[in-house]
Amino acid sequence: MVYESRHDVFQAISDPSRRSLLNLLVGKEMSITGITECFPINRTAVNKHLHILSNAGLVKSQKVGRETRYTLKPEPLIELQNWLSFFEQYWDKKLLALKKFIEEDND
Amino acid sequence: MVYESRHDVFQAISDPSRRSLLNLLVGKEMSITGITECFPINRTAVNKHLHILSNAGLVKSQKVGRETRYTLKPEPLIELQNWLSFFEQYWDKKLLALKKFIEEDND
DNA sequence: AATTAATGACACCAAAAGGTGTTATTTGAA
DNA sequence: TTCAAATAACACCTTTTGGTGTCATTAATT
Repeated sequence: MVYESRHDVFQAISDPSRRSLLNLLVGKEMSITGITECFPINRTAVNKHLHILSNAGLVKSQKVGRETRYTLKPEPLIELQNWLSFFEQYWDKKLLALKKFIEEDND
Repeated sequence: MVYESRHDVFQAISDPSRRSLLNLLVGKEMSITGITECFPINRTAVNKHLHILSNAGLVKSQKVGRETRYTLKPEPLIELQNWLSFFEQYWDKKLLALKKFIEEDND
């Protein structure tokens, strides 16, 4: 394999092009050339992004004839959600405090 | 300013050292040297990470005497949560399907 | 069988990332 | 008023990133 690496989900979604790729593949199965037509970068670049997403488990590829079709696999994003949930309480605390303040202000 | 840039939240949290920094600053206010003692990298490197986090709005600095103290500002993570919520339905769909399958299996 | 479409696999490049160490400056303490 | 602590500001280095173009290979098509 060529584009092998240890990309995790955090690194995978850090690039805006890759986030767009994920959005594009929602509910659809698309070939590499099909995907490339939706972006301002060339096929090789798109392919690299797809491999990075694939390494992170965010997309899966399937060969259909001479095409390689990609589909979204959002499950690894759960790790991101778990990471977020730890911090959630902190901004929730603030929002709750704000809410409380507003409510008290209405008395 | 030196470490100026247009780092967004996605890019800011893509680095494991920076994620550790956020965890370290939860509920605490720490000086740069204090923070550096908790990491295997030197002060200059820590400072760069802090500036990147600061540019993303994830930390705030405050000068106290000759120290620069940093605190966590988790609010920008809301953007990440919003981004995630779009994809949430897709893995939820699968989990719900699995749940349904298990429940039907119990009949 | 010959041609074309869709990729895979490279080589190559400029810029950004993540580190290092050094020097200058500001501030608290002795 | 010296001296040491804390950090800002650089210069510098290596690896990774995100992109390009080219050539080879494999599968449809005519």
